[in-house]
Amino acid sequence: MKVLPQTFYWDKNVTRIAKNLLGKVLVTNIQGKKSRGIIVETEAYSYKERGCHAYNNKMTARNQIMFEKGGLAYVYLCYGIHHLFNVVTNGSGKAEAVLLRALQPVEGFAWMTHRMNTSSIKRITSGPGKLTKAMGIDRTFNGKDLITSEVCIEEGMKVNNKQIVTSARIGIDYAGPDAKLPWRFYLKDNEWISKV
DNA sequence: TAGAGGATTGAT
DNA sequence: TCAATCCTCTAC
Repeated sequence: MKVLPQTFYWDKNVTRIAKNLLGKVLVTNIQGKKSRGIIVETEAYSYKERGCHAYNNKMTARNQIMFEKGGLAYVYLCYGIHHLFNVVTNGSGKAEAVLLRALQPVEGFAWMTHRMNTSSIKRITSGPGKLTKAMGIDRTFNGKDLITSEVCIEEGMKVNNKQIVTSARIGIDYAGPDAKLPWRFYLKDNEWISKV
């Protein structure tokens, strides 16, 4: 399977990338343990709106990766417990990213169930905090590039617009009116998307 | 330097 | 409905 080129992430329209990522395949290869999952749910974030860590171009120690050129991983800890995995997009200085919220596992079931401490593969990657754990992603992945490192994204299945459902993003009520932006995208009728 | 809160999850 | 749990940011 072909790895997406860095130019894929340089699109200036972050919501278009969020949609384009649906059907693509997230791959981790950690100490020889290969895991792969089709991306079935994403959310877009931009410095232009309040839901984003880098709102108003505010750079901090945590979010500085978002200001880099597209094609890097932005991983951070949420609620002190969960690692969330984002893909940095756009050019340098334009802080935008796509959060991966759910995967459909296709390879590495044994590693995933082991990491999740369960025997069932069901709903094992249906949520942003769960998919990082199942794939073995943690904060040490912050800033890694998505072309040559242990984590990358490959071309996957074709998705047409009719299969894509759009909705408001989850868990950012504090963002005021921006919380209502239709920037969450997922595959219609897919059983692997996160619980709402 | 202390205090508040968060792009979540799973158990109660 | 709520606790877990700790890093990050803000205010003092």
